Amino acid sequence: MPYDASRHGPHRIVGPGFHERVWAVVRTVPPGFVTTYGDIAAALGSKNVARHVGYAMAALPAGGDVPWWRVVAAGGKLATASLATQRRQAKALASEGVATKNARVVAFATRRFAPA
DNA sequence: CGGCTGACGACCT
DNA sequence: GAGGTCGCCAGCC
Repeated sequence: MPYDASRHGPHRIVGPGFHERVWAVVRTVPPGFVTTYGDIAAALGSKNVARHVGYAMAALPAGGDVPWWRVVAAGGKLATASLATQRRQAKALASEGVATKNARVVAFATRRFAPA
């Protein structure tokens, strides 16, 4: 029960096409850097929709041009849907020079990229 | 058109 | 440190 529709506020942040907006932001993350769900949400107008950013990633079409592996959770944690995906992410990051350790980006603070 | 399903994050016991 | 609460809502069936 993560969402109670009876609680809708008048100030809506997300809307139709939200997923595509998320993907567009992800595409701005340069190789060798990572960003977080929260940073993406903030770039789109509200930190409160970080969760929805996660939904957008889960809905990401396979074989697209979105560098999803550069998206990590707060604090540099790797928080993907499955272990297999997480392993793929760590590998993809390593291939562009981003080390991970125990599902964490090493030196996250210096690897972090904040989208505009 | 109703119901279901989610890669989050800050804060509080 | 390990749980629980609460804010948030599009896309797909």
